[in-house]
Amino acid sequence: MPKASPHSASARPSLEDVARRAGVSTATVSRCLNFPSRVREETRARVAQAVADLGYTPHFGGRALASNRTDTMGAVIPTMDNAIFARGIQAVQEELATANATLLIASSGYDPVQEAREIAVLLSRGVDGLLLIGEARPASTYEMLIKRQVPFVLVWTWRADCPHVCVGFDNRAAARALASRVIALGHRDIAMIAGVTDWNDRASERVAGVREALEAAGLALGPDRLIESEYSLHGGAAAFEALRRGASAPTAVLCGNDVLAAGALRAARGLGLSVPRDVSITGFDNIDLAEAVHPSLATVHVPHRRMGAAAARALLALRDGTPLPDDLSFRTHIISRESLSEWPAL
Amino acid sequence: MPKASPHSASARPSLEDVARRAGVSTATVSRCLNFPSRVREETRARVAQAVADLGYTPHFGGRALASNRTDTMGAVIPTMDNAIFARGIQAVQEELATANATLLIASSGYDPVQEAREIAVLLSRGVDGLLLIGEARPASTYEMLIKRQVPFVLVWTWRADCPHVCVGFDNRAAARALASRVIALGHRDIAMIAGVTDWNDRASERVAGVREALEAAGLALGPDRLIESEYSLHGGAAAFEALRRGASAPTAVLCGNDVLAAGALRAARGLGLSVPRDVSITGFDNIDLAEAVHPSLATVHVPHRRMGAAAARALLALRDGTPLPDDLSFRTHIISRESLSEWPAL
DNA sequence: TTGTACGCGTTATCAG
DNA sequence: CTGATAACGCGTACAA
Repeated sequence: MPKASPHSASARPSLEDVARRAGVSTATVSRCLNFPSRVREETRARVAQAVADLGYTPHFGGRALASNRTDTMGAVIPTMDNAIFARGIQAVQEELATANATLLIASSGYDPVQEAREIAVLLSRGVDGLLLIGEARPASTYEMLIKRQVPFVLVWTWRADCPHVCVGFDNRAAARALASRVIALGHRDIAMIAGVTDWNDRASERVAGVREALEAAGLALGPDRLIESEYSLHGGAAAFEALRRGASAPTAVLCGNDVLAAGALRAARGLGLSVPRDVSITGFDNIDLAEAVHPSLATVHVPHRRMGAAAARALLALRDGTPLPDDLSFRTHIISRESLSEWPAL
Repeated sequence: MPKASPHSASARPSLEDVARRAGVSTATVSRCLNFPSRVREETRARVAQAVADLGYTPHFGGRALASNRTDTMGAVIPTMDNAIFARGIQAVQEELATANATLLIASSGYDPVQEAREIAVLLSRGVDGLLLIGEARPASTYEMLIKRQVPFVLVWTWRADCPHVCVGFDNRAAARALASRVIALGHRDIAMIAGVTDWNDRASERVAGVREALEAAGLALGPDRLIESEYSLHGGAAAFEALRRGASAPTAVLCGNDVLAAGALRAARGLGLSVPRDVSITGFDNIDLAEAVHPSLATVHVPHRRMGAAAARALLALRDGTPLPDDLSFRTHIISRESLSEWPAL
């Protein structure tokens, strides 16, 4: 007889408990919580008191079932282990909070299969919308999302003819600009330590951008000048060492992100090289790390926080059917720091 | 007429839709999903097919309501902006996943009031248990948790007589050991750049540990030798500069974590000081950053990932009423690196 | 092995 | 302004 326990002080209190205590119906309590204005001042106070006494918190499942809404958005990010996403996601959370929405975070470990699994989990939790990183994923994922009519936005990437809503910047153009700068400084033998490009459009677009800039200058990114590595300090270091093992050595090494660049920097020091005198090194993203290392890293500044906030707003707009904000594409800019200089060095 | 739409291909399919399509009852479908062994092979296949066709995902709210269980744990961490928590939480997630549980993450920004709010949110989402960082928080929070009978564990902290379940290490002892090492190297004027100790027992315990070691050696941590700072590169740099402004300067600066230490390192370079010749600097946590900077940071190694995994197991044990694992307290150890040397330097 | 029927906590409709 | 009451999707006794 479940209904029989009238005073179980320990269990989670329900709407009905509150109603009983306040001497009103459950409907009134519900209204008090959702539309306070539609309840008489005095009743409202009585209910508020009962809520406080009992420490009542609405049951999320019940609410979701009845209202078919969760005020929750989901995000699947490659990893939390990177300041980029950590910072951007924090901004997403803050922006959503202003609209009384919550963010559920899952990570995929850069694996599209795992990502699909996490998306399914989030959907079964009834998220009102989804925030995904980048554009590269199986078509089946997109089909499912569209069939289900789940609002979603793609972040950290942007191109004019992307068929989906995306909020971010043009990775290719940014990388091209950086490479052009390096070329303009006199470098002719340029190498790249890229992130793993498989199912990662940010990584592959950055490679493409570098390649374009080189070719526009009559140079090329030979196969022995391009190494892919997971985004880790150690990976960056190992890749740098591999690049130096050849007969000739590049005078500039462009890295797919700041973490790789910091690893390369460390490896350079280990090999007794002076940066930038012997070799220039650049990063990408402009996380704190870029300024913490010595020499400080020349890199590409990306407005992670503003992007995250904009993505959140776009997602809410999609959900509410209101017009999309127009600040979906962001500009990056090159940050000149110690690790990059002209070649040959003075 | 909600029930009237028999073939709404777009909306979210329900158990009933699946049942209809497979020509069985909803109970059978439910069993297929939860106890496959109790269903005949052939029926199971038909149901599986229907599930696949419809792209069915169980409705979380409905399930939570019916089973009063969510297979979800909640965690409130101070910030995602720190590799410590990012890494530890990732381990928590992985460990929970092996038990088919999910983790909901919220952040408090080091604010106990915000933390209480986030806890309420997580509870209303029906989490089966809670993972909290450190021990310092209002008594009211603990009272509520206990009254509600919510299983919870405290992580990143540990002391023998903690009244709650905690998984971590003795911050005070670790800091004491590090300070003792510094003293043994000959340093006599030692300063500390601590994290903000207000409502942060890890930060204050680390200060206490340093103080104890100094006093045991007949030294003291004068008020002008202790600065609190938020955990940021910039804060560490500013604090270091402040420490150097006095008439005399400390020969060793112990920092509350690696980020502060990296900031101090940068400030030292800015002031034209050589580390460790002019001043030694130490960190705490041993995150990647400690090895990325130059000189590399002497620090205290903390097994974040193992701690996270252990915390997850403890939480599951609490929920299931099984005996707690006994690997709740972890040992740290000092990592000697370039930034720390004897005094006076050779 | 399978089906029927009820209840979980909430919202929303409708009547008072 | 307030109260009854019918959904919402799922799990699970219980019956068949």
